[in-house]
Amino acid sequence: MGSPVQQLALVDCNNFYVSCERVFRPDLARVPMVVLSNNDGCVVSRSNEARALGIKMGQPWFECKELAEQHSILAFSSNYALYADLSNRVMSILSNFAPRHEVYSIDECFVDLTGIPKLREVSYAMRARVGQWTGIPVCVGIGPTKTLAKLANHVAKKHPRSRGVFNYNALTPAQKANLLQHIPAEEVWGVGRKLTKKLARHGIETVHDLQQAHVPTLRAEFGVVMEKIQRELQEIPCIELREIQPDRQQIIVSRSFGNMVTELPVLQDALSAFVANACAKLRAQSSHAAVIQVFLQTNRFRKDLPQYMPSLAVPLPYPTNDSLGVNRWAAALCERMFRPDYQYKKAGIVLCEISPVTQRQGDLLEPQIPCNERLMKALDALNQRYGRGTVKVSTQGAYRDWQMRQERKSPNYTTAWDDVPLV
DNA sequence: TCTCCGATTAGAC
DNA sequence: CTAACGGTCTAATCGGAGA
Repeated sequence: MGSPVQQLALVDCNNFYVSCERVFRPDLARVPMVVLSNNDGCVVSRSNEARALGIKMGQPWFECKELAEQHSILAFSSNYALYADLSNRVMSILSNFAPRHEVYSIDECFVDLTGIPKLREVSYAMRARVGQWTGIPVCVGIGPTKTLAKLANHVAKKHPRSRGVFNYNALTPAQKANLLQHIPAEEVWGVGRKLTKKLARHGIETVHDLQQAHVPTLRAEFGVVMEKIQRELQEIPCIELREIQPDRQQIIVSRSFGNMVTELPVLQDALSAFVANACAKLRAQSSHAAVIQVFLQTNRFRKDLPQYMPSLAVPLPYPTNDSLGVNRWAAALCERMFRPDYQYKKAGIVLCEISPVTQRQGDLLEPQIPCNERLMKALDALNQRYGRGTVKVSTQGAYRDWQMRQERKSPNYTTAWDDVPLV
């Protein structure tokens, strides 16, 4: 006896970061615009108008400058506080439509509508309510598996006639086959650039080709990942809905610098900020880490400059989430690797071997672990209450030297009173 | 020859 | 200031070390 077909909806925000910027600037509704990555480096979100003008996703901004000037394309630095806040509102609204849902990313949510009557009406209602309450436009794709829900969402986005909602489950077998024959395999979730090429070499060009491909060959040539993808395309669920997302196994904090850095204290200052950030994430999930890794990088795009990309990891004496304690190790590792005569462009820290604090193992040799638990608690409370960066580990004024470029940032409309314009 | 583990690859967003 | 190219995360796979 087979289980009933899932009615799984994928709700995906349209051009999410651009849409967030437009919520507070309705005058930009039809203006070609983009949002840039950290350090104002690459395009990470484009309006439809910018896309139509040929701006590519992930393109370095300096490469777009000429085109941007010709067509008056507006660029914004990314404002993650704003995007996170709007994302939370969108997810909160969606969660009221069905008990089972998974927040998949900052702009996507799977909603299980199985057994919910009036699927069509509910789908359009989700779209309408999110639009009315947040100003963010979304599209809804429905399918029997996550992979097909994603594909349905792609169809909803691409065809204006769908009015933002597409239900794969409502198609006849002939309609399904016809649809999949007209979608390139690269649109499938999990099929990226490399796999697209490799699939093409095997004569697999469309989603339909992939769905119908010879199973043992596909398995042998592409491994279990592609096998799962194929089964999902055959309407056999292989990727489960994850309602509660597991704790992170690894926490990385790294940044490219606004300017090249040549001095050890400046690197250490940057790393102390990264450590503070990483440990706050660790504490937020009530975990501690047993290993810290630090890495430094010169600018890999500057072929004219000497390159140096060292990385060093050490086990911490005991698992911890104490910013001050971890910071001492970061500074030491940095000093070990630091060499003058290089221009550093990026640095970062990795916390690994993460486990819940409840699993701390009693150590007979070290019964009294020195750590600043109460200090960290107070620090987290202040930063949560008054905004990230309210309290931080002391810097010696090196801060300005490494801070990323953010020359086009919009105000923090939703999270900082000081930034709200008084009309 | 088998197993383990770190490094590498691929992908998502 | 006149060059400039993100950040985080997971899972699978690979390849060498050691049992």
